[in-house]
Amino acid sequence: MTTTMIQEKFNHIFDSNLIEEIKKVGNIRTFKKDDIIIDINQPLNHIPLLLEGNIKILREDAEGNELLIYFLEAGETCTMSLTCCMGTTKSKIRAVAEKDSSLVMIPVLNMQKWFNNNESWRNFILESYQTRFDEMLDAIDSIAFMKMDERLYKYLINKTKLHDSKTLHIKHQDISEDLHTSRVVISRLLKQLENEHKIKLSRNKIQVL
Amino acid sequence: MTTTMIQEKFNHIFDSNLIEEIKKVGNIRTFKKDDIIIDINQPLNHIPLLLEGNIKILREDAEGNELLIYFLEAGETCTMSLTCCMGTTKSKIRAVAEKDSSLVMIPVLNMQKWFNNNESWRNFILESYQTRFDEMLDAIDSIAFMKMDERLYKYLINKTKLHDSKTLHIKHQDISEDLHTSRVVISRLLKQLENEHKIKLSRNKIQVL
DNA sequence: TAATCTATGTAACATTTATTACAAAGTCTA
DNA sequence: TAGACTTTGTAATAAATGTTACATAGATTA
Repeated sequence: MTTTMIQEKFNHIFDSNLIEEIKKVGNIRTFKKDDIIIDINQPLNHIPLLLEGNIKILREDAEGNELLIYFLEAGETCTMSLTCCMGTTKSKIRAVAEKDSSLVMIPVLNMQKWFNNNESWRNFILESYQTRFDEMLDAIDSIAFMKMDERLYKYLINKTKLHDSKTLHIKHQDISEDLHTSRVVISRLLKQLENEHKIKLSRNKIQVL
Repeated sequence: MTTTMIQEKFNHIFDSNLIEEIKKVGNIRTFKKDDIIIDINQPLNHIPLLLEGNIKILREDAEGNELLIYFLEAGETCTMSLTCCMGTTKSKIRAVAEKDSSLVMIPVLNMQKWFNNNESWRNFILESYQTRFDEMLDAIDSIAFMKMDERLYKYLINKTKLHDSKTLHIKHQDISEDLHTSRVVISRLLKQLENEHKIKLSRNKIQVL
């Protein structure tokens, strides 16, 4: 079951030799929703490839304030951990399972070898960087140019896509942490969105209309 | 003079064969302070390597609001243009000469070839991504977690390092554009910093104490 | 079902940042 | 040097966001 999933998710990305190598050295790990997959300052010696689920990537400052940067979907990798592994430094971000998720963990040594001798791996790395860069720019746009009400609505729309459902099971407190603001502000703006008939609120639930 | 500069800036980064190739295919271009080197939506088919000077990388939204993301220094490249070139898409950022600067422009085809057959180039690309990622995170931290007075002071300190001088020749209006706020806000906060004896203000000039 | 806990609603107020308007100081040029 | 222009200072006010405090509604458990 596990190796077939590697085949299925990555056969259009990696060549067949590489798929076999991944099956051989990759260590499959599963995480429950809200599990911390990678934490800040944690040394990294494996690259995670996401097989199933979603992962949210967060930044945290010295005072413990959080900010959501972007989400990872199946078939993607965390470029943050790439840079960390290459530089043998520690993680600068936190990765949390947004849903139950499964990952293949690739030891750094293999990843370095493949980077030098496998073109499909090199292209994957390059494309990952490209996607992540775009997402970082998007995150910067949001916090720099958008007001909180717009950010909130964008966040909700993004969540509906990610979970493939118009009904979100989420608390105002959680949203406020992702967007780095206070619960009161989020409750206020959500009520405003409800008055504009864009959403419908109930306890632990938001329906996007 | 031009090729010796390539040698000088890059001989500790690239192997000697690659240096020769860069000298052969690289096109040296010079820019005056405030020249636009790369503009938003401009298609890119060359990778710039910075020989001399400094470049500031800006993001701009649909309404024309700008935001400084980071600076490039000699020996660095703009990873934004890497991702653009690889994806044959258009530039998502603007690059402006912070000082008079000179660059070697590498045609995309060469860059792609080297990526597959030259390890020193591959490592350079990877390290560039790593540095840029860190700078993007730093930019996100600033706008998400810091208040404008802190961002302003950090900006000034950063400029003194970049220009290797405690005396900055800059207008309040320019600062406000880099930080995406208004001139009035910057004047107010600068005056506050002066009252705290952290800086000294005069027309077109700020001394960092 | 009563007591308790969790999540949300909302008012009142503080702070930060944005906007408008205008004065004054410094620089440049006819 | 007078007038024009650019840059900076600052007041008054508006808008957005943050904070504190408390009420109420819904869920859970003894």
